[in-house]
Order: sequence, then structure tokens, then C-alpha cells
Amino acid sequence: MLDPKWLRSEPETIATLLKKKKFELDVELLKDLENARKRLQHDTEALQNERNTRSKEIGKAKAAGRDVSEILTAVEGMKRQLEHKKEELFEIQEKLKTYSLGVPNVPATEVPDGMDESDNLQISTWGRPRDFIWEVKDHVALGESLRQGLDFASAVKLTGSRFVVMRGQIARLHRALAQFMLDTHTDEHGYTEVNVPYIVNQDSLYGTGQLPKFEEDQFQIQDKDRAYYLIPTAEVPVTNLVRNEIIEPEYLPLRFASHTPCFRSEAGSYGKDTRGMIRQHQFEKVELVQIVEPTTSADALEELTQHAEKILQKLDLPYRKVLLCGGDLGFSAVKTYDLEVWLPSQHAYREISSCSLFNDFQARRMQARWRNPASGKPELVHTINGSGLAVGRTLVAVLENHQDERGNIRVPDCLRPYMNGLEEIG
RNA sequence: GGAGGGAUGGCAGAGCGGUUGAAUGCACUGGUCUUGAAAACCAGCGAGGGUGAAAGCCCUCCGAGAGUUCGAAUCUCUCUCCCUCCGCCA
Repeated sequence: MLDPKWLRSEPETIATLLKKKKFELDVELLKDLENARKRLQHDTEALQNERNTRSKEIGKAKAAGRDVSEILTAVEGMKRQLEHKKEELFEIQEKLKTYSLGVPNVPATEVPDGMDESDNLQISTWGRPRDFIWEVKDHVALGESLRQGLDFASAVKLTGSRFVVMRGQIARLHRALAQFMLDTHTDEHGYTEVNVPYIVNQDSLYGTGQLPKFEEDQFQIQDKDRAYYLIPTAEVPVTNLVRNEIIEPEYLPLRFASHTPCFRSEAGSYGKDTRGMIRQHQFEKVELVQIVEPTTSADALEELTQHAEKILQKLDLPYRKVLLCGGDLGFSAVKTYDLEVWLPSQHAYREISSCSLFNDFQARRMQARWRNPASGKPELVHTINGSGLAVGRTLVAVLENHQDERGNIRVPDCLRPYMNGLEEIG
């Protein structure tokens, strides 16, 4: 959520800024609602003040043993009037809130203009795609050719499309990847490992911005009296750890790394990436989350992105870093770097990590604050998160990039300790 | 699943339906005292919102949500969470 004070004082400025994100801010509606709100709130509070004063008078008069019937009749009429005003005010406030919750965060100034991913700005590349002198196999061919490997058919039987069963050394490689990522971030990058619920309530999803706008992307648990959801990313439970908290400055920055499954309905992506495990309803991810003081957040995004890059480098996977353009930027984000890994079978870079800065947008929704020593007051923190990395897609990248002519897979050095020293899968 | 008990400020813990946003203690901050510290004493010390240049003023909040009332931390209802005992279970 944007700062309501800012939204009400400079709606035109914000409207201009949001054009970069292809969002049309309804300035007129906002102004009308705001005017009504101001008037109603003033009236309501004045009325409440008067009622409070009168009620206290009654108390005093009774204590003094005086007759109160006269004041009583005077105050009685106010009750109905107050109720009416309150209702009106509540209605307007709900409208304002509903609208505000649907307004995206404003992009950073350095975010490039553009409509979609084709307008994203390449920042850097790392590594060089191998020159394959034979016809490369994609991860599906590689995984299915193994006696114990990727098994999509079984997953369809068990559940449906967009799921996978992994067996044998592939399952182990997948586990190794997650372990390796988690160990690197905790041992080398200073993150604290957290293990969190994979099911969250609505408040948590409102806090990080998935609700109310992206309800259809979530898996909701069927339960007659509980509105629970499967997490679409660890960002939700991990970031919400600080919801409704006031954090003392000595605890900042908070750095969390969490390995969880992620569940996404993928509504609206029919026919997209239907082959293989690029786009699944369930996948695993190691997520990095930082809760920081506002002045340090821009640097923290750079650092966090480098932490994610480190994983790709250790795995010897060629990738590039892009800065998302306004049109491709997510609802809550101010700025996002995507890391895209090279997939030889597609002869293209594909997203494997997304690292975003939210400034106080999520913090405001969550009421996540820190005590600023300069003011002594609670102020909103800034939040940052990024994949470090998506485990399923990393598996795909390892299989495809480290294959040999016979369809065997070289195990990257950094994973061997997790694989009992195994050098090759095949 | 069954039977009880509870939820108040950073923590502990009072609170008759009427100047209670809330006693008291601890913690914390500032001051006095002291060579310095401790102790003692004095003072301050919750959050959200509105308005205002600011000081200030006003509204709301005692787990959440409804209700009764001129007036609710205090009364009623619903829900959530926590604790104890029994049962079941990884």
C-alpha cells in the first residue's frame, strides 16, 4: 500500500509515476472519496467528542446526586445521529481502502520504460553457453532416459498435469541443490535459516500483496470455516514474521533463508511451458528475505541479488542479470532484477530468480516497523526478497548445461559432498 | 474429541458500568546527588488515525468481531489463541 497521506496530497504525481507500470490511477475518484472522507470524519469525531463530554457530565451529576433527566434527553438524540454518520464514514473508508489496496507500488526512477519482458534491460552476463557439437537434449529427454529419473507420467496419475515425480539420483540431486543453496546462504552470506508453515491465513497474503488482487493465482484450502491458502512462495510466511512488530534497531537487518515448496495455480498460463518442469503447480525454492532500515534498502537489494548469483556461479551455470522494465515489474515491487539461466535446449535465458525491493509497500500493509533511534518513533521498515534459487528450474539448468554426448550429467563440484562424492549421473 | 481456566501497556500485575489510556512494581529514558558508578530521590515513558507550520487539540484501541447503554477494560453473544487434565496420534 502507498502512503495514504502521499496519495491524498499528490495524486497527480503518483498517477504520472504509475504510468510507467501501465496503471491508470483514478485521480478524480480518489479526490471525491477523500473530500467525503474528510468531511465525514470531522463531523463524526466532533459528534463523538460531544457525546463523550455529555456522558461524563451525566456521570458527574449522578455522583453529585443531581437530576440527570434533562441532559439525558439531550444526549439521546445524538446517538442515532452518530450511528448514521459512522455508517457513512465507514462506507467511504471501505471504498478508499479497497481502492488503495489495488494501487501498485511506484517504480524506482532507474526502472526503464517498457511494456513487457522484451523491454527489460540487460545488466550483465556471466559465463558462456557451451558449444555443443551434438544435438542437445532437453531436461525431459535427459531425465526420462534414466531408469530412475524424471517421471511425469506417474505424476499425472497421482495428481494431474504440471507435477513431477523424481526418482533415484535425480531426486537426490534435487535435494542436494536445496541443501547446497541453504548452506551457502547461511554459512557464507549471513542468513538465518527459518522453517515456516506452508499454509497461511489471509492476513499474511494481504501483507505481502498477493491478496486481494491475485486471489486466482493461489491454491485455497477447502475448509468450511477457515480461509487458508498454500503458500505461493516462502516470501509470504517469512516476510510476515515481522507483521505487527516493532523491531529494535540492533536486530536489523534481519536476513532469512528458507527452503519451502511453493504452490501456484498457474491460472491464465494455459499452454505455456507445458513440457517439463519449468512451470509446475508445486516446486521448491530457497527464498532470501531481508528486513532492513529504509536508508539501506537499495544497497541490500544489490547484495541479495549477488547472493543469488553466487549460487549460479558455483554451479557453473551461464546466466544474465536483467533489470525489469515498468511494464514487467510486479505489483508490489519498486525494482526487480531477474536472473536468467541459460537453457541450451531452448537456446534462451530463462528466469530462475527474481530479486525485488518493495520499500515500505509491504511493511505498511503488515504494519512492520522498527524503532528509529533518530526519532525514537516506530517507522516502517523496508522489505526485500529474492529466489536463491528456484530449485526445480536449477535442476533443469544443471541437467541441460552439464550433459554429455551420451546423456550423462556431470555433477558440479560444489554438489559432490551432497552426493556421496558422485561425479556423474547416468 | 471431552472437561475446566485464561487473554489488560516491553514484562509482571490491579481494575465497583461513569474524568481509567488504564493503579502498582520491574525495565527503559532524562535529571538531582556522587571523583565515577551503584543506591536513593524527582520527572518522563504505548499504538493507530485526523487536524495543524508547530505547540497543541480531537477520535479510536484493554485477544478479534458483533450487541446492550447517554456512557463498556468492566455486562451479553460469536470467534481466535494460550494453559491444565483425560482420550487419540507422528
